[in-house]
Amino acid sequence: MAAKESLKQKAYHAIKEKIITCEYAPDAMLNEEALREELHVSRTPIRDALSRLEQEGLISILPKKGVVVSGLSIHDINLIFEVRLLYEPYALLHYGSNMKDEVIYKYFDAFSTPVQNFSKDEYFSLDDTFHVNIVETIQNPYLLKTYDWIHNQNLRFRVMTGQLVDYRLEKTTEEHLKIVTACLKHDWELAAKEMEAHLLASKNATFDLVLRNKNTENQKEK
Amino acid sequence: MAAKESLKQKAYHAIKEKIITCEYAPDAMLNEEALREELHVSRTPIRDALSRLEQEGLISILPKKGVVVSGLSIHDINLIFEVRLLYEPYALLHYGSNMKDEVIYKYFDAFSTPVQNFSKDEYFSLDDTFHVNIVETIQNPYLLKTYDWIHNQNLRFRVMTGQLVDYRLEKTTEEHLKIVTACLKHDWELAAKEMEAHLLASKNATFDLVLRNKNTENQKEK
DNA sequence: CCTGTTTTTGTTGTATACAACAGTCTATTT
DNA sequence: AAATAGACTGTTGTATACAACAAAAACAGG
Repeated sequence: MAAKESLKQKAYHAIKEKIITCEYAPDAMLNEEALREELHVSRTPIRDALSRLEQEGLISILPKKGVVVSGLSIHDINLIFEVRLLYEPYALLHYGSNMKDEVIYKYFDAFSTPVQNFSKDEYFSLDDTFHVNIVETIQNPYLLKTYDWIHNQNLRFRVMTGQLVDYRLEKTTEEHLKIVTACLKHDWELAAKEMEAHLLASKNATFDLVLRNKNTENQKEK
Repeated sequence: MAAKESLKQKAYHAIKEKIITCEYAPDAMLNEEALREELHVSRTPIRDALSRLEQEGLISILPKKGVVVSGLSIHDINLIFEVRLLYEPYALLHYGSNMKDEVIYKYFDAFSTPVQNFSKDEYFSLDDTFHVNIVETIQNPYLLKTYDWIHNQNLRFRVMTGQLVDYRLEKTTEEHLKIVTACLKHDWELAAKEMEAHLLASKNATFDLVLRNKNTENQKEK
């Protein structure tokens, strides 16, 4: 499968992966030459990949200066959650009925299990696929593309902050369970409402985490 | 200003313009060589531009085969208006208060004038900037980027169909006036509701136009 | 020591040559 | 005449050389 990928696709996925995992940290400078050596391809596929990543907002290309990985600021949290708050309740309200009951049951079971039964990675990916599954019911490629971008940005925030702490796992599970329960009843208005509440709580928690993170960074500098 | 544009930006804007005006028609095949000669630049800026246009959904690049301008189907109308129906009422509801009263007055005056006083181009651009102004109050770059895409697609539909007919101009003006009146009262809920009604009507009209267009095409073939 | 200028270095922008591949057409064989 | 193999054509993918520019560094003059 990966063998049939063109070099520009390989370069795109490789660089994107490293940005999302923060191996290339926010505000870090990249340059084509270094990437070229790292990936063992010529500049052309690298440039294709960078141009695409710039479109997606993960990097900025500064002509004649270099490439910089997009920073993550408090303001970005607002932007990300504005999109999520707009899309995710909308998906439940209008397309919730497209979800298969078996899928809903799967999540009901998962969120009924004590969080201790999951490794941190498992729990993150469970959380992730839950929200993605809901949004993907929309099927509109324009909306899904936007969601994919902010999803990537959200992952970067997680790597930067949440990786460390197992903060709010119980609360998150409770809120997810409320959403799933509403879905089981096919009460999509309630599900959308619960989703909104969950996202608002999650947004505040992200704010807290980022601020706390900033503080510890400042302490390190002293 | 245009002098400082890089060649890849010039190529991007030039090709995009020609796609939107349907000089490069939907489903038409392009190729880098022809574009290269037409714009008098080398393949590199062309490729940059094409890659970006592909991201925006205006073209598809088929490896080793060619470049095809994205088609416009009935289904695309649904996709476009789904985004508009989600964003435009949202903008009024949450950010209407960001609009300056003088701007609202400007549109009030414009939509109070008989449509006969405008040329068709003037009226189209008035309609356009009205909706764009409303959506731009959102300020969220993720949402604005998505809107820009569907806006371009919408323009293509207009060129294909509406260019010919002055259909629904009075109705459109009436509906716009209702929206603007609600804005003047700072009743954003009402404004959002009127916008929703306007978009639904506009969507149906677009369907009609496209279907009518299809029929006349079929007649021509006979 | 400071300041203004020149040179150098590093970066992306652009042009172009070649490779790889898909599809078509032709010639050859049966 | 039909079928098949093979060359041919046209397309994008990839590599690389050179140009243009901006910023930093070195240097000379005061």
